[in-house]
Amino acid sequence: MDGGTPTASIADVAAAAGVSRQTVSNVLNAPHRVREETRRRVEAAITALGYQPNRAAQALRAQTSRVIGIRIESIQIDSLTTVHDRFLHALAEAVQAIDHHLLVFAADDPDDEIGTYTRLHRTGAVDAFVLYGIDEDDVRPRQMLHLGAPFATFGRTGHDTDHLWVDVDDETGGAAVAQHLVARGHRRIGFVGWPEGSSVGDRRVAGLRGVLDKHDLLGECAGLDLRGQDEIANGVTLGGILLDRPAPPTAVVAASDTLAVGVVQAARARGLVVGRDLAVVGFDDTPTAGVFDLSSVRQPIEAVARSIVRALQPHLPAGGTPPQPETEPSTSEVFAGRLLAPTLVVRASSAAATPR
Amino acid sequence: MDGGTPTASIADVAAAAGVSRQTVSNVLNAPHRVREETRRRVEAAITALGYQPNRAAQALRAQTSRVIGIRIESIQIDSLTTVHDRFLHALAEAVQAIDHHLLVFAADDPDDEIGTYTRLHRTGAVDAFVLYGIDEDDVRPRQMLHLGAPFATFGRTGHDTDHLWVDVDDETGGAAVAQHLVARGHRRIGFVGWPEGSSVGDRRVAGLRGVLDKHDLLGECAGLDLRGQDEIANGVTLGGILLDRPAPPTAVVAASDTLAVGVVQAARARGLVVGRDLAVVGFDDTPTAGVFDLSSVRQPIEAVARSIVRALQPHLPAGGTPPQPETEPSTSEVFAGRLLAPTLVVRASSAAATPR
DNA sequence: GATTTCAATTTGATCGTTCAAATTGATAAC
DNA sequence: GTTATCAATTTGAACGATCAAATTGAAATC
Repeated sequence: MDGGTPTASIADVAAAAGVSRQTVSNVLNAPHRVREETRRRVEAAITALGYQPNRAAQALRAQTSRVIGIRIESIQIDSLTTVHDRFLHALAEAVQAIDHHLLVFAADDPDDEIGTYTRLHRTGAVDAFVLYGIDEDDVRPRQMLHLGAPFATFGRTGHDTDHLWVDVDDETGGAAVAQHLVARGHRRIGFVGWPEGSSVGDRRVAGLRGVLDKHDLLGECAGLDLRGQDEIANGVTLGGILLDRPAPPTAVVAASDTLAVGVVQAARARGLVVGRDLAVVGFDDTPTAGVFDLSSVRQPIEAVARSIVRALQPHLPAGGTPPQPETEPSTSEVFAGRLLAPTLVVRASSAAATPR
Repeated sequence: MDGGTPTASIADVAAAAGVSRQTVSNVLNAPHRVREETRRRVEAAITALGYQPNRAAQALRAQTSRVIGIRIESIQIDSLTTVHDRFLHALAEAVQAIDHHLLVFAADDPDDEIGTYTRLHRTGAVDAFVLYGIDEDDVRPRQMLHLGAPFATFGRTGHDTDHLWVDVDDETGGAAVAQHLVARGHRRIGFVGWPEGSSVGDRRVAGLRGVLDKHDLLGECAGLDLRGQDEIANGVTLGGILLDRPAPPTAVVAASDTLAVGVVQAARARGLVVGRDLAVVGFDDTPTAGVFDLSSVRQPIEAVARSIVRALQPHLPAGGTPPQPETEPSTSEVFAGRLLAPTLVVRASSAAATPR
């Protein structure tokens, strides 16, 4: 099991095709320099030997590992786990599309974190980093700028935005939910969210309230905004409080699917049918949302991953790679940061308002 | 942002310390060959320049990348997401402990999967692989053996076990749950599990039934074994069916926390208090289990990760690394495969049996 | 026919590290 | 005083790829 097929080197291919190393290299990297007939002969030898250029040799010569690094955390907030998973997978795909590899590493000790970035960069193991879970007053972007390694973040801080970042426009997401509910006739719209201070949560409410304000509904919705940690149990409690009000909301927006599921339970416990007596909308479109037939705001995680890689690309040492063909709206503009709009996935839980 | 601190090479250190390249190398790799005073001088230069040996150069020279590869999947079963996450993180840590890196890659097309393994191995990017989610009749271990790259699996097939594998002893887990419940006076113990054919699920029931049989309870528990896909909704439905029986179980074991949560909901909907009127036990000890105060069988994921790395170590090209000091029970025995016992985390949901 | 031109191909050198062999310099042995 | 012994250190070579410069050979120019 240990041995395996001895890997062919460029010299083996050259010998097999009766040419020199450099000609083989040219066939792969500058085919126009090689005569048609020679090219075919070399290509045949490459196929026959199953030759693949050695990554370490390329890295040493080109002074670039073609590796992107990302730190993974040990414990995530329950509802974010699925976002994290999708992101990691999407990032792996995006990175592979430009012939790079994705290296993950653990660095739980906060002191260790920046040290690990430094080490990975200094040893040439990693060309650039992706950071996620950036919040309002995160110090890491600044530290990274000081380190000098190229990096991009999923999420942005409140202040310094002089680095590459991509984020989901949570405000737009919140607004979309509000518009959807208002269009369906809801006027008393409640909110069950996270405690203030989480930038993501705060933006979601902001978007929501913006639309409510536009429709002059803030008055009617006053006092219908409750907060708690991201746990199902809190959704049950807070949702229950809202529903027990003298004038309960006809729709409840939750900052996460986790909280939304709790609200659904609270409604059921009161004999209400979600999607008929009460509209509930969550965020993140987790698998759970599908199971509960819950309308939810889906993050464009895959697009975020691609966008991050695209932002990073001009800063990678391996500049030679041709910029991948654009599938999404052209962004030839200079890149500082970029917001991607989420999409509201409408399911049965967000029906029209019916008087109770 | 692109430049960064120019990384020092061994030649820079040598020049700074007034010695040759090789002496610097010796200070790091064979200190006994170097005179005390020289060693100190070189070490000072290393610190001053922040020198870190270049990974690509080492890889090229030693013909080993010191990288372990693992494929990540796009969509996981909800309840397994958290196990997957824990495993990835634990693996990253275990791998770092032996001075290796962890490379993740996506390969969703099944044809592509083995091709990707081959490519990563042939290019020298990855020394060895870790595969997980192996089930009964998985063909991948056989394919990997043919590939020739060292690998170890989390999970085992039914047949060929002539490769390195580590698995959780799910049968023991099921048995532990049964023993716990029987000890607390339960006699009618129901089971809500996955459809037959999933090796993990089947082993969990097997362990359970073994203990029930030993206590002559199989008769009393007849017909209390229901199956469905791993969704909360199925837990609700199946749990409901069990609780509506003329002689309902006093305890329900679920194959996952997801199903267990469904059972809890079904119980509550019937006015039963879980932990008093009904005992419920799940599997995997997800964050959800904690929130619901649910007893659950915790997988020793971190131990699995360490064990996998330890199994892999003698097969890694970088054989020079000293075998890490053993924290767990010594396993100097020859390694074919290894089962690790899970632990039952007892919470409020699994109280003693009370007559209804 | 000698010289220029140019495409096709080869040789030399390098990236940073480490193994193997060679060199240096001191002390011990005879 | 020459030689053997040995520790400490240095030089040479190699891992595999690719850039830059050199070489080859044939066709075009005068």
